[in-house]
Amino acid sequence: MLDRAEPARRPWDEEPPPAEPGGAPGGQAAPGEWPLRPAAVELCLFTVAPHPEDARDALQVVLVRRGAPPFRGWWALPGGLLRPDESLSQAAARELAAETGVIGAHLEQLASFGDPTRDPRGTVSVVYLALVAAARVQLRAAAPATEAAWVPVDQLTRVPLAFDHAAILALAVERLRSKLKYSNIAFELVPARFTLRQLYRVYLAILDRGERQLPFSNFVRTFGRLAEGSVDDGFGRAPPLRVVGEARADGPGRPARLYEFVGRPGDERREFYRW
Amino acid sequence: MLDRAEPARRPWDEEPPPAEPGGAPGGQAAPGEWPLRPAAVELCLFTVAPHPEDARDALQVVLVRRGAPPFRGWWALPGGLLRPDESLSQAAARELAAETGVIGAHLEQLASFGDPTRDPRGTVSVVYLALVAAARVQLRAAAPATEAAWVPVDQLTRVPLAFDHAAILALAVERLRSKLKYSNIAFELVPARFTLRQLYRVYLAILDRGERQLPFSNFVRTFGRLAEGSVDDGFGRAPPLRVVGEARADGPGRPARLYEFVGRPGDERREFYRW
DNA sequence: CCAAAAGTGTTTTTCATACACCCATGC
DNA sequence: GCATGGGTGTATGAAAAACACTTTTGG
Repeated sequence: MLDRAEPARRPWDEEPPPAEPGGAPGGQAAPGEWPLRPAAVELCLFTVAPHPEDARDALQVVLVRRGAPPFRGWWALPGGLLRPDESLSQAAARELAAETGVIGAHLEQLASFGDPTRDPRGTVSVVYLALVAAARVQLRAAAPATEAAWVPVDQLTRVPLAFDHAAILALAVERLRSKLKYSNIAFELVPARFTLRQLYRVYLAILDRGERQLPFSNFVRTFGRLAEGSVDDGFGRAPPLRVVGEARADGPGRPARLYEFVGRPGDERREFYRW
Repeated sequence: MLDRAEPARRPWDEEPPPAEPGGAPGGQAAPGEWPLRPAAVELCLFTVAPHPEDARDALQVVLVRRGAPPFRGWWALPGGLLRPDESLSQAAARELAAETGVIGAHLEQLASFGDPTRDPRGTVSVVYLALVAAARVQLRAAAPATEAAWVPVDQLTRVPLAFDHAAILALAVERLRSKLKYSNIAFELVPARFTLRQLYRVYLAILDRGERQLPFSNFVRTFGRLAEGSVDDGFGRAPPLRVVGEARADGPGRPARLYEFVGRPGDERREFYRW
């Protein structure tokens, strides 16, 4: 079996299978032999906002305090058990709204965690990476009963986290950093209309770099080019950025152009930046 | 709550939480209100091997025939329910060995699927991407009771698949293609000692390209460079490839060098190839 | 005028691509 | 010899990086 030398078995030349099972009988959940491992979702919700202690911007994540055992009173990622009638992304959005009040954040699946020692109840957690612009967070006034807080990722080592959430967060931060290189993910962390300086700050905060390592002038050129090209270039794609006006100057210095992201969030950029 | 203007709440300045719950009481699995959604693992095991009809190599995937409802008699991805005492990757390795006899394949998590309509039992599937060199498959003689077959991915549209497995496979193929660009994943699909021509064939098969679109001579230069550099360059990493000899000529033409991959499979390449 | 922020010009370097060409083997 | 497959040399063009410099605002 599976020996490549055996007489060829060709599923693609067979006749179609017997019948379509819709809600066919006989398929119950219970395996009988072992207890089931329940599925849950958890969220790593990030934003980039002024650091509470430093002067610069910082990547921050939402933590909630657990109100029930295990790990009662500990800080943890928001999340909860998956319900019978919802998809994973629906559950993620529901838990995010319920525990933090944030609605409409960008959501994408990060990974799943199912080590049997991670949770005494044997839970398998599907973890979502969520991103929201800092400006949008203030608007949410719908406060649930949960205690929630933003924590800069450089302070995470000082906060004991429940379950394996410290490891999950480490992976989330790593993924976020690497996706900056080849995806449009950063546009989820700035307001709908933004200056290139704002976008630049997001890159600096997430990559934890100084202005020296990533000169602003080159950054502007690179991202400014994303607004060039015709709206329909016939073969490729339309430019993902559009100039929509000028920001008013709120201090000294020349006012910046305002941009709008008009590409699809899931799209990967063909370009690859080494930073 | 979560308003950034509220009086600062600083989890990282708090005293540590009360006590560590090891196997603390009170944490049982039952939520009481809804039935649990069980967790399972499924596998997309790929190899690159001669196409059964064409002359060229082809990317192929393992399918198994389901012996129980739902979808009894249909072709499906190998997989099964997660057991209480195992991690996700252990379950993936166990199911792979049980259903296909393949041991020691490269395993990495692909994504999880939990749409409530995907399975009448409400299963949430954590799907693994698995890769194995074709030369290693023949060696497995431990044949289980399951019926299994290799199917070239270009024939998948002709095979009706159980559940949402067609969508899962589409994602897996897309991920495999995109990871070729920036990861060391292709080395999992060639023998331990390989020629650059063998590696080249893997790239052509997965990307579904001809020799024109990706000239062999440039491929050789690019990957040959991966074997250059000192073993310890002090700051960066050691070269991920090493020349280990010459292949004997089994036909006309100059014999090729044999290479060995000595990097870590999970490592991402700093280089980014556009093909 | 000066400082600060936004953005451009210009050069250098790096690197992917293309393709001509040479090398080593079997027949 | 000639065909076949393995590899290198070299030119070209597109950007990424480095950095000087101009533009536009507030004080």
